[in-house]
This record gives sequence, C-alpha cells and structure tokens, in this order.
Amino acid sequence: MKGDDVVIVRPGGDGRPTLEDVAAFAGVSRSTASRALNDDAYVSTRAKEKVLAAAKDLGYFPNQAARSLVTRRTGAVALVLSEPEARLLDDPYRTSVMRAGYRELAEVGSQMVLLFVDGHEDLTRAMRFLEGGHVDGALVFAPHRADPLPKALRLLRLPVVFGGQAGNLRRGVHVVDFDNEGGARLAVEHLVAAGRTRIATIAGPQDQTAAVQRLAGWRATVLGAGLDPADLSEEADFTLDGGRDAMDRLLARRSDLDAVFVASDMMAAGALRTLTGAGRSIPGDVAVISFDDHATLAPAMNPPLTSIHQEPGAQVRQMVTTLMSLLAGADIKPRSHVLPVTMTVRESA
Amino acid sequence: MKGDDVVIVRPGGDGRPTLEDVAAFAGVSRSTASRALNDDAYVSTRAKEKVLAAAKDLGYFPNQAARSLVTRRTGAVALVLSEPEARLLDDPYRTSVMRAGYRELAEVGSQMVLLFVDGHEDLTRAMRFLEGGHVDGALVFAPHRADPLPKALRLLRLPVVFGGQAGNLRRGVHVVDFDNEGGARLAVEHLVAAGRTRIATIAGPQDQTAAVQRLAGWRATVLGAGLDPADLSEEADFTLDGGRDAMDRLLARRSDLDAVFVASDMMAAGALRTLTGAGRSIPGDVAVISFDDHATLAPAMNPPLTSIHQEPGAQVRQMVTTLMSLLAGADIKPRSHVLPVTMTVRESA
DNA sequence: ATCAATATTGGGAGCGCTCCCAGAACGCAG
DNA sequence: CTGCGTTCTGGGAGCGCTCCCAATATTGAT
Repeated sequence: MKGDDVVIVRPGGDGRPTLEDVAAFAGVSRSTASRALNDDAYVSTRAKEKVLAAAKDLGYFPNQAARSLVTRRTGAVALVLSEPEARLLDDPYRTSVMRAGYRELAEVGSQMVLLFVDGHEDLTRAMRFLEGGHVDGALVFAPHRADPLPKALRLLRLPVVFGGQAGNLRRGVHVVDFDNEGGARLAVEHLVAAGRTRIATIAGPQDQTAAVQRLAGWRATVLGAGLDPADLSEEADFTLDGGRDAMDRLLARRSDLDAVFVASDMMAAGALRTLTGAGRSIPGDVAVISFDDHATLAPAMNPPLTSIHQEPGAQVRQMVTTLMSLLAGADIKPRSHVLPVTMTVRESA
Repeated sequence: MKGDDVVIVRPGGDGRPTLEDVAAFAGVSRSTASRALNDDAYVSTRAKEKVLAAAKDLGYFPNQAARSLVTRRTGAVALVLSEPEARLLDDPYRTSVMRAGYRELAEVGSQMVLLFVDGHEDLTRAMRFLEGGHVDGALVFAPHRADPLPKALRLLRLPVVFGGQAGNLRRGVHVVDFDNEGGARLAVEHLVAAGRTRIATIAGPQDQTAAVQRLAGWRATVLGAGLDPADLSEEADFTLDGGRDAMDRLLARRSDLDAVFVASDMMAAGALRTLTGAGRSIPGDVAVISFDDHATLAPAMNPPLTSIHQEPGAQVRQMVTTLMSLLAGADIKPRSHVLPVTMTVRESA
C-alpha cells in the first residue's frame, strides 16, 4: 500500500547503499552483483561492468560484518605485544615490529589489529578479543618466561605464530626467533680478534629467553677463546640506569676489564656514561659492543655503538608467511625458525 | 529423515557454540539468553544465572560479526598515523600515542585498530578500511600540511578526531593539539632569564604546522626580549643528521651564539654532537633546549636535555573523550582543543 | 476471588552478505 | 530444428545476533 511502487533508493536504516541497492541500480540480481564484485567466474562482462559502475556511482562499500558472518573470515590479524608498558615505550624494536607487521599484513590483504598486554586484566581482554572471532590469527611477542599468555593461547583454536620464544613453551608452537647466541658469539669473537682479553658482559634480565641465550653465547665464546669469564658478568634490566649501575659494579670488581658486551643498546648507553665518567676512553681503554642495533640509539651514541643487528622485517615477514600457510589450511608442524643476525661495526669497538 | 531426531550439540559449521546453543543448554530462549548476556533489564536472576553458567560451561563467546551486523557498532576505533615510514620509526612520541590510545580506548570498551598511512596506496587502503564499517570512528594524526588524508576523511560519514593539526584544514574538524608556540616561548624565556642573548633555533620542517608554530614562538619571544633573531635560524628535518648539519651551518654563520632552541630531541642530539665536536661546552658556552622531552632520548643525552614536555596521554585522552561524545550522538561543534606544555629542566640549559 | 498492572519470556523478523541450486540463455553439432 | 553441454542468472536459505512485539507469568490491590 505505502511506498510499494515508490523507488526507494536507500532502504537501509543508515544511509549506506547495500549490495541489493547496487544490484537494483545495475539492473541485475543480488547474486550477480556479488559475483561481479568478488570477481567470481561466470559473470558476463556486460553485467560485471554495469555492477562495477553502479557500485562506483552509489559509493558502495561492502559491509564487512555481513561478509565475515558468512565467510568466517575477518581479514584481520592480531599483533600481540605482551610486555610491561614501561619496556615498550623505550623499545624501538617493537616499533619496527609494528610497522613491519602492518606492511607485511597489508601485503597479503590483512588488516593488523594491535593488542598490548600488560597485566592480568589486559590478558583477559586480549583473550576475549582473540576468541571473539575478531581476527583470523595472531602474531605474538611474549618474551618473558613467566608470561601466561602463550599457554592460554594454546587453548584457543586460533592460528598463532610467535616472534621470539613463546614464554616458557618449548614445543608445539610456531616460532620465528633470532640467533641470540650466535649474535653474542659474533660480538665476542670480534673483541677477541681485536686482542681484548678481559671481556665482560652486561646481561639482560634472565627471565627472558633471549637474554639467557645472549649470556650463554658470551660465556661459551669467552671460554672457547681460552679466557676466563669469572667475575666479568653482571645482570641488568635492559634500562639505561640498569646498564649504568651494572657497569659501575663491573668496574668496581674488575677495573682491569678491556671490553664489554652489553645485551642491549639502551644498557650500553648507560654503560657508556659510567665508563666516560670513570675516565675510560672508548674504544681505547674499553671496547663496547651491544645488541639490537637500534636505528636511533646505536648511531646516536658517543662514540656510535658497534651493535649486533637483527632485522625485524625479516622476522615479521617469516611470521606472516607461516601464519598465512596456517590460514590456508596447510598442516605445518610447529617448529622454531631461527634467523641469523649480523654485526654493524661502528666506533665503539 | 537423517539426523532429524538426533541431538546435535553444535549445529554450527565450525565448532563454536552459538547463542542458540547456550540458550538450549540453559533451557531458555535465545532472546532470554541474549538479554542475560547483555545484562538487559527484565531478566529473572534465575534465568540469568543459568545462562551465564551455560555460557561458561560451553566456552561461549559472542560472534562479533553477527552482533555488529545488527547493532551497527563494531566496538573498534582506528588510530591513524599518516606519516612517512622513516619518521615513524624514529619517533617515540608516536609510540607513546599508540600505547595511550590503546589504554584509553580499552578503558571505554573499544579496540584500537592501528593504521599506518605512507603514500597513495596506503591512503586508498585506509580509506577503504575506514569506509568499510570496520570501525566506529577514528583518531587521526596527520601533521603534514600537504597530507590529502584529512580532506579525504571529511567525505566519509565517520566521526574523526585529529591529534595535532589536520593537514591544512583550518576548521570543521575536531582537533586536540599542543601549545607549540607557548612551548617555544617557555624555552626561549628560560634562556633569556639565564642571560643568553644570542639565541638561535633549529626549526623543524616547515611543512608541518607544529614546526611552524615552534619557529614562530621562538621568533616572537626573541623579539619580545629585545633581541635580534637575524641569521640565527636554520631548518632541518627532525632527524639526527639534519640537526647536526643545521648546527654546523649555524655555527659557521654565527660562531658567537650562546644558546639554541631545537625543535625536537632527535635534532638536539645531532646539534649536541656538532657543538661537542667544535669544542663548545654545554651549557657553559652554549645552552640547549629541545622539544618533545622524549622519555628515552632526552635524559640519555650527555648532558641530559632540558626539553619542552608534552603529555601524549593527555592528548589522546581528550581525543577519545571527544570521539566518544561524538559516537554517543552529541552535537559538538568542531573546534581546536589546545593543551598546555611544560618544561623539564635538566643539565643542558 | 478478580482485575489491572508489572515482570518475564519466546518467537519472528531482519541486519547485508555469500553460497547453493535450479533454471534460463546460448552455443554448436547432429 | 532438436538435443546437450556450457555459460550465466536469480531466488532461497542461512550465518549469529539484537530488537520488537505479543503472549504468558506474577504480583498486589480491590
């Protein structure tokens, strides 16, 4: 009776055109319009052209919710960073990871959804989000051994690839990691080759596997070179102040040290301050090599830091590749993919 | 005939329980289950308890796609960073923004979806994403005057709040910005009070409004103090090297300068290098004040930098507040909300 | 006991899309 | 001109949810 014979351009509640509108405008059925838009097989070129034109004219954009309701795909992937807030702010490596993640995911047509997890409440929220079907899969960075997240994720039927060690999980997970131990070896070998004989280290917090591996690499290489690691190692928390204090302790105990391998650029900045303050020249008196090769920090230090370089792009790329295979239904057996690191030589060693 | 009388626990294609399953399990109707889960009014406590228990037992999580198909709400908000990749990597301010955005949005029950926009292709992708109904609104950082994004966004019927100037748009947009000019004034006044009379500046790229305002603030305050700004300003690109080179030029032209206001911490790091290299003591010969008060960089420099502090958390909080009002249908007239900045005094001035 | 209000429930419709299937149109050989 | 395979099209069903509305249960007052 009412409006039955009136042309209603946009029947929808909000003003946006639907597929039905496009179809009507193009003079075809909803099905044909759908096929044209998703360039399926079996659509006449004529129909396709008409639909595409109509879509353009109407300013049509498919409703993602409706689509993913039926396809069971969201086109989104979560990037989960599980780490205390304080650490993250300081960490340019994570920034690179985000950026690379965005790029790589966009490349394969997925949207990145970033999740920060710091503390129990966040964990609950993140789990709910991941379980809620918002994303097709997740790339997860959870470097801390005590982190409950990796274990919790295993209960979800969601494809997950870890960047670096997955908490304390040793197997059954897809991992793309760097050769931390090899990086430490590279650094120490460089120092040994330069004739240094009392090579100290400032290790990272040993609740992180990466830090443990770097320390192990230092120790093994020092021993391998016939040198003595005794009294030459201190642990710090990856911060500037931590690095400075650790260097203080090291210097107090072994004022004769002639080189130090520091497990992160940030700690190296602190160590540099202690060394300079103590009147040591770098690299003259003490050679310094750090880890991360932070694009901003390492070259900005005085002197610029020789540092072990890890390529976040490569890591993320491999993670995305693995995740996409998983999403495509490939039956890859979970394994740890180890990426090589290199050394960027600057003035500090 | 087949399976008609068989109890099918999970009719769904994939294994996840639906609301219908929960309802059946709890012995109530789909409607009641929905009400219980969304704690609507008019549900008996008994029913509610049963439903909640059933949901828990079954491990039920609502399907977001289905929900937002009908509610027309996604529970997600985009955080858009429109800037060349290179800049972003270096910029810890952006990291803080992301983090604060995540926090603030989580607080109001929204999920943050991060979008990086660098170049035309990204812009297209971003627009499609934003138009596609993936998010309820957007928080946008587009500091470059020539950025086409802000203008493009106006065509969308999507609530948007900008952080800092919205490209070259002057009105009709919601903006939350910092008092860049006031910050510059703070810095210069501090230098003047310390008796400096030849106060130079290293300005940021003048295609960004913030950089323009900082330069303007410097000039106005220098003039206001009865000093002469001639020959004392150089422009750089916010990078370390840019800062170093600009300082070189400045020193070549006016070797008598006794203070410099640098528009970013990163450039200040470069300037410091030049100054130290030229044998100037800081702050003895030349006092340095920068902008950003980058949590990592400013205190890590030698000497630690006196810097103008802006609080990303406050900015983002205000942006989220405004966006939420917009989403709630409030008819706020677009305006620019200017936040104050403070000065963190360290050794460099 | 009786009635009107109020509290609670269940079913139907529909959000916008994709997929399936039956049928129409078209081609070309018999 | 018929038959059969191929290409193309349209309608129906349904994804899982929320909202509306009518139906029923409960309560308190008369």
